[in-house]
Amino acid sequence: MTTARKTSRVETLVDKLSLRDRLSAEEVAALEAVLDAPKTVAPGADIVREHTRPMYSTLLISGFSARYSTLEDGSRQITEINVSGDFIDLHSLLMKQMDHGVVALSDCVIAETPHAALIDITERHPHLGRLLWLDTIIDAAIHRQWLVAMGRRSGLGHLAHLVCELYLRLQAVGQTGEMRFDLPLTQSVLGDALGLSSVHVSRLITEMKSEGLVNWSGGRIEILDWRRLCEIAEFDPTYLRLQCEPV
Amino acid sequence: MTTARKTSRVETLVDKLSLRDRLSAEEVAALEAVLDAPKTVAPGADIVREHTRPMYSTLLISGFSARYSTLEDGSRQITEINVSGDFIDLHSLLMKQMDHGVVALSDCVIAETPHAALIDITERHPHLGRLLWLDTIIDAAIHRQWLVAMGRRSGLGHLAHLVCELYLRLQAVGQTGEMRFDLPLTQSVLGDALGLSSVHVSRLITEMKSEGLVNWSGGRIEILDWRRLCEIAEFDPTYLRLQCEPV
DNA sequence: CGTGACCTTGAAGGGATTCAAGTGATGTGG
DNA sequence: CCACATCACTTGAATCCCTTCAAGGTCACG
Repeated sequence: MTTARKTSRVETLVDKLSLRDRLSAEEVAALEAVLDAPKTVAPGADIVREHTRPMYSTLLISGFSARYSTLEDGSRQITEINVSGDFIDLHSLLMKQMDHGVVALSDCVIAETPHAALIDITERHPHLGRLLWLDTIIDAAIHRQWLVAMGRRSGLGHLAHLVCELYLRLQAVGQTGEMRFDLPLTQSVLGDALGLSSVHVSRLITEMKSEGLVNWSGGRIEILDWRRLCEIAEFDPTYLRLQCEPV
Repeated sequence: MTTARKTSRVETLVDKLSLRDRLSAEEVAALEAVLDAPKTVAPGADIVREHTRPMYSTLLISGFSARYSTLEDGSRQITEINVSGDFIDLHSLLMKQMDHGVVALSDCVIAETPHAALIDITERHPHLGRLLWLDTIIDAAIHRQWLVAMGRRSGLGHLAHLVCELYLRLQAVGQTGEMRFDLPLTQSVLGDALGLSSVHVSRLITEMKSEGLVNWSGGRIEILDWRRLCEIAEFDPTYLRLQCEPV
């Protein structure tokens, strides 16, 4: 249901960028041209390690991954969940040194592209360069929403917000069904994303189900009451910039 | 002590960008050319309002401001504190619609620059465009550190991390003394930034002082034990990218 | 000198954590 | 084919960090 056959390595990325501004055939070809051959990564493996200095940026073609930081006591904070079509370490292009790691949360297919080729895109296709820039700006906007959720929302509101966000982001790349989507993440992973313990995530999911907001089992979520879910989350999708407008 | 006389509107910005990569005289001139005349903003006033669609991006020349989001119950979450030399709504250049607001936390001097002029910079000065891109990428890195602090650090560690971050960011633009800096923010504002109540911020500051980590009064902070402060915060400045390297 | 903004301190309460025990599904080797 | 291990999830009980509410103190300023 959720995974259509992809005919090209850049299809999900192009889907997502095209939601925001028209891409020319030339620009699509330029993107396609800089990508290396796809690789697969097993769940739990690092796609990009913390503190390294990659010479490539990596596109997530399918699967789920997460940016994370590890603390001295061994605890982990996930700072973003990545879905198909996300450029997962575009930051390293200009940051040079990774300030965080990226781990595969499911079976992932990725494709790398050398930094030099991306610099070349900003020189020869400034408009495409701005779309890549926009992609990193939206990452920052997602971070800000997570900060608001973590700092000021209730536990239930926080989890509801994450569900709303993932539904729309997956929808943008054609990975959702009718008010349902696959989310193959453990409650421990969700806890690391929400800044909560896995025990408490379990209780919150139980609460969401008993409130009739969702069905949620076996890594599959069905949203039963989108309106009330958005209310509880105070969800406003502006930050995902899902409108088409020239940049 | 902390505020040197600035000879040009872009001096703090150029200071900061130059820490990361060499700027040509031509690039500095291009930046200078796109800025409108400076304005002043009083503390508490919005510099950019939530949900608007600015046609300009704004440079903070001096003072402190904050990105924030407001919730339905009236509570507020600050997602970043801006200092001199920060481009405070570069995001709107490509996001179009503001997903957050920016408020002046002290007397501020700002200068606006039309979006069209910034687009022009990305076309005609791609290298300078990448430096502006890097600036927004560093914002995202700061957001991630705040997420880690909020989700997984202790209250004291979180506050200590903020103090470390602000010290280095202010140092980068020449706004610090010898292990001391001005931070004219109320404890209520700090609470909104840390996701805590002002009451608890008061207790944390008391604790930091009684531990001999800082002197902190009258909006002025003196760091007494930088090493231990960094330990408590698990502070690693990589994310601020304070090294010079071609982009 | 009165007023308001900010900070401090105390006491009570709540949301989330930790620890622990137990369930269920899956997989594996004897 | 079943005994056993593993992993994810659930549930309960005790605890803790932080919040809320409230009162009092300090300081700047009209």
